[in-house]
Amino acid sequence: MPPRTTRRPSMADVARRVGVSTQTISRYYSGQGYVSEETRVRIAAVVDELGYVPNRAAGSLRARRTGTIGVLNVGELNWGSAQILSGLSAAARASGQALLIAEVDPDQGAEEWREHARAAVDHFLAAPVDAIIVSTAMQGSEEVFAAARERVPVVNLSARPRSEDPERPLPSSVGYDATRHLLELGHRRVAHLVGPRTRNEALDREAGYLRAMAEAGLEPQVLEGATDWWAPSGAAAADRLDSIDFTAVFAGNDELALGFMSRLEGRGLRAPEDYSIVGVDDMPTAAFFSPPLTTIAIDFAQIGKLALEAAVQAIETGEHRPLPIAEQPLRIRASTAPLRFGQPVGHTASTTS
Amino acid sequence: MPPRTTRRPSMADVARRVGVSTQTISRYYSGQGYVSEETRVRIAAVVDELGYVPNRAAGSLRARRTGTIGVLNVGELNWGSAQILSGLSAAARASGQALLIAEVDPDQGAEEWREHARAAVDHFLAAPVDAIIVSTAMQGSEEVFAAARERVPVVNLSARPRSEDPERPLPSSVGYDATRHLLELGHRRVAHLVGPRTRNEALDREAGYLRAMAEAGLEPQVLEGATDWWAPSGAAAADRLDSIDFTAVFAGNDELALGFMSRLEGRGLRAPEDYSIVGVDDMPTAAFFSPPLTTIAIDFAQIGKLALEAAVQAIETGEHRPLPIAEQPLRIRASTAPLRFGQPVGHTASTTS
DNA sequence: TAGAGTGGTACGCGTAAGGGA
DNA sequence: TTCCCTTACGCGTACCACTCT
Repeated sequence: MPPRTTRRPSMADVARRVGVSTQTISRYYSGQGYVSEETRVRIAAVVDELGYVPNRAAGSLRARRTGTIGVLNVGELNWGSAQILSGLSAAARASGQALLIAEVDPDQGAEEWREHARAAVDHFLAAPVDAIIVSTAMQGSEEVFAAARERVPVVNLSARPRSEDPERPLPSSVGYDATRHLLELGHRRVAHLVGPRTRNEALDREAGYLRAMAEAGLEPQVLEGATDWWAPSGAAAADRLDSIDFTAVFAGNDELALGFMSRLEGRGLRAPEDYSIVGVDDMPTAAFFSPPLTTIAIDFAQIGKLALEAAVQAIETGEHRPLPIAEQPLRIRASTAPLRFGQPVGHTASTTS
Repeated sequence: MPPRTTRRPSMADVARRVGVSTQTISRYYSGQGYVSEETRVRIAAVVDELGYVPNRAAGSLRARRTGTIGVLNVGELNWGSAQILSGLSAAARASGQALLIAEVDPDQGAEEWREHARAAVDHFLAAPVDAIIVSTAMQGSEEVFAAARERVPVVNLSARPRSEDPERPLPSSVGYDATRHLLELGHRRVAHLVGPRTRNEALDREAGYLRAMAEAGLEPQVLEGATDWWAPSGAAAADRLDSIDFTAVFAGNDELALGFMSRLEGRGLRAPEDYSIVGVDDMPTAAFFSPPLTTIAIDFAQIGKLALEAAVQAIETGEHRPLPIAEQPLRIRASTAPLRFGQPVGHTASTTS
């Protein structure tokens, strides 16, 4: 049984009541062409009276544009991706676009996630949307989005900007900067708690770390074990350590750093007395950890804004320009301190194993 | 200059190529009516060959349904609302719905936010959507959504379930349970760090706290100052304390608890030795705070799932049934401990003022 | 002749309804 | 009952023609 019986008012209803043709109403909304001031006022009154709202679905049939952009979030909505979404939606509102969203979980088998991603993209194309924004660099993602790219512009937030010089692949200097900070504090045994290697961001940060260590002539020490970006992964990585052979750690993000710190505290080790640690993201809680976490702030909202503008640009001109990279300032807090002689971390074998 | 020239294949293109009418293709997709197995196979082949995807905008014109639901998020995307969104989108995928989202910031003046909310709703109605899901209980929100309600079902996530008995208004027992936990540990001077009073959730939790205190014959102590749900608000509330006259705190959510704990630590007070503290949400980081935070877990993903199902239900039958309330288990961690005699918190006047 | 202001018609892409074999 | 077709829409927009200053 259809719950709604009263038909929604159409443009024809408005036109009839005002005493003009639908064309005039259409021009009133589009801004293209002439409508006299007097007619505008009368239209506005009738629109208000009837509660008329133009039907975008109908309009998009004839016009080529739907005013809708699909956003595919790959992975759980953590602090960063939620912020990106906020940035996207603020920018979308500013430019009058609607946002269609879908989420897919990448951690459930390569074939599974590809299937879901394909379905989500088809959902977008069915809407239809004018462009698609995705945040992923999973294996095989290009294949998934290649088909969509023939229909609409696809903006990838995680696309690694390919530099011409393979030796210096990273305009994003997050990993490098974080490691440099620790080195400048005098630390020499600096480990890196690497994020999930399925994500480009994790690979970039690792590369930055390795570059900084190589430049300093130091042996890198990569701590494995994170399968996602969440705190339990950081805790698990800490649990895998038999001995602790570093005085400083650069963690792939704040969550990992938190989980890691928490487990080391269980072993009696606290930052910054016993070791220093840096995160990435500057999530709002990071400043209130115990100790407050030194981290690299990433302006996710700005990333979202830039991505949406790039999408609109691509829709309007067909031109794909690479996403600019925002500033990524280091926020120094209490979790990092200069290396002290006799710092207890060194070969403190834990009793865990 | 239009960037795309090649027209997207239409249902007519598929029909022509298969050698049937568009009706047959339509039936192939809708499942209504008969299409022979042989024809199905041929259609599938052509669909695959052309990369055809049905245009939902076109279909929704004649059919009354668009298969799209608008989701209006009020406030920043914190852990909880992001999880709700995840739950919504998972359920939406399961039922074949698309999700259109918008965000509005409620903390920018009543008139401002109402204006933005109205615009967002109009955006949804323009799409058009089959239903709208909102998460708000801001003052004046009913007025904003009343107009939309005449067009489509509106599901409000934060609508306070009105009990018949005004004496026991809260099926949601979060505030009550959290306070009871502290009382059962022997605490008598239990304070409540209240969340932003513009949100129903904050009011509900405060009411639960007040009820538990009244039942125990104890004087309530409400700590004001939180203007949002984030950690800095909790820190600000702690900074406003001249003297500390409690041995336990029930914080409106985990973020507030974290900010509060952080500032008290700055004054030399740590949980659970010096005071106990409970949060709400069980965000994934809460288990890794120092100390790990006792909190009430809220299944946000489940809330999202239920809301989407309620929306679909309302679309199909016009029936609005209230949202069921999920389990809200207490997760006991290290931030709460039994009241000890001589617990140092009592009249420890701080030197801040 | 140019520009303001408006209307007529065809069309975009599917679905509902109903008929025919 | 199975299978398919024809016709009439749904609601705006593109395109063009028209009038009047």
